[in-house]
Amino acid sequence: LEAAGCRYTRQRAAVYAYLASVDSHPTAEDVFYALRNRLPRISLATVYTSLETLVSVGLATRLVAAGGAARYDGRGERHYHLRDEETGEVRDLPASFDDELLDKIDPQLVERLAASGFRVSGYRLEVLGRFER
Amino acid sequence: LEAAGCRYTRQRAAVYAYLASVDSHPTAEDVFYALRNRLPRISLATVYTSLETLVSVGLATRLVAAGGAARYDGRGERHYHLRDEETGEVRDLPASFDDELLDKIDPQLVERLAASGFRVSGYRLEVLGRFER
DNA sequence: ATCGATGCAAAGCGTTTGCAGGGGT
DNA sequence: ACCCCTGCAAACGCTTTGCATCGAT
Repeated sequence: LEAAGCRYTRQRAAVYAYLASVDSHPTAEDVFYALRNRLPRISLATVYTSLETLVSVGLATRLVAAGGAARYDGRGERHYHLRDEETGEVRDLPASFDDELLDKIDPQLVERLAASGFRVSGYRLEVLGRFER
Repeated sequence: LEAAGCRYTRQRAAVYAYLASVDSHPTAEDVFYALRNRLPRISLATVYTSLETLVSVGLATRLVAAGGAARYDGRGERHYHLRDEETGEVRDLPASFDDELLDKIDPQLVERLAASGFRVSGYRLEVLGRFER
C-alpha cells in the first residue's frame, strides 16, 4: 500500500483488505456494504475513489469498464476485438475466430465447467493495448 | 429482420442497416447521430430499444455491458473469468493463464498489430455462459 | 382494428465531482 | 503544518421507462 506510494488510510486499507480476501469480484457497492460493519461512516464515494486508486497503483484490476457507453456490432461472424485501454475505442482484430481456443487452454475445460455448474455458451477475447496516433 | 420474427419499421431497419454497414462498433449515440440525417425525428430511446431488439434476435451483439456496475479484482496473478450472461456475475476460471495464447491464435499477431499501429499490452478472455442454480 | 413500436420527457442507476472538514505524514 | 483524503450531496452520463400517439400487420 504505502510501498506503492499511496498514503495509508483506514478506508483504503479496508477496501484493499476486503478486495484481496474475496474472489467474488465485488462491485463498489458490494465493497461499501461489506465494510459498513467495521467502518460505519465510510462513504460510497470513498469506496469508488479508493478502488480507482488501487487500480492506478496496480493493486487491483477493474474487470468491466462500466461508465462508458455500450458498443454494438452488427457483423454476423464472430471475431476478436482490439480495445484501446485509454480511450475505450474498439476495432476488429484481423484474425480468424477459433472455435476450439478454449480446448487449447484445456481440452476438458468445457466439461469440467459443466460438471461444476457452469454451462458454457461461448467466449470473448479482447486484445488490450493502445492505438498509436 | 422480419425473418427473425420482429416487426419491420423504418427506424429498426435503419439502425440495422447502419450497424451492418460500419465496423466502428458504434455506441447508441453514434447510431443516433448517424441516422438523424435520414430520419430527423428518430429518438435516442428508439435507437436504444432497437439495438437491444437486434441483440435479442441475434442480429447484433453488445460488446460492453455498460450500465451494469464495474467489478474489481484484488488478486495479483492474471487469470481468466467466467461471466454469467444473464446476471453479469463474474467468477474466476480455474485454469492457468497462458501468456502465449495470442501466439497460438497467430504467431505473428503481436508484430502485425504493432506494424499497423496497435501496441499490445495484454489480453482478456471471458468464458460466457450461465451458472446453473 | 389490433397491438407493438415510436417519440418525448422524466426517472433510474452507477459513477464522479465540488467543497468543507479531518487525518496521515 | 501541510496536503491529501474523506464524507456528503449534488451533478453527470448512459440507459430505461411511462405514457400517449403512430403505424405495420
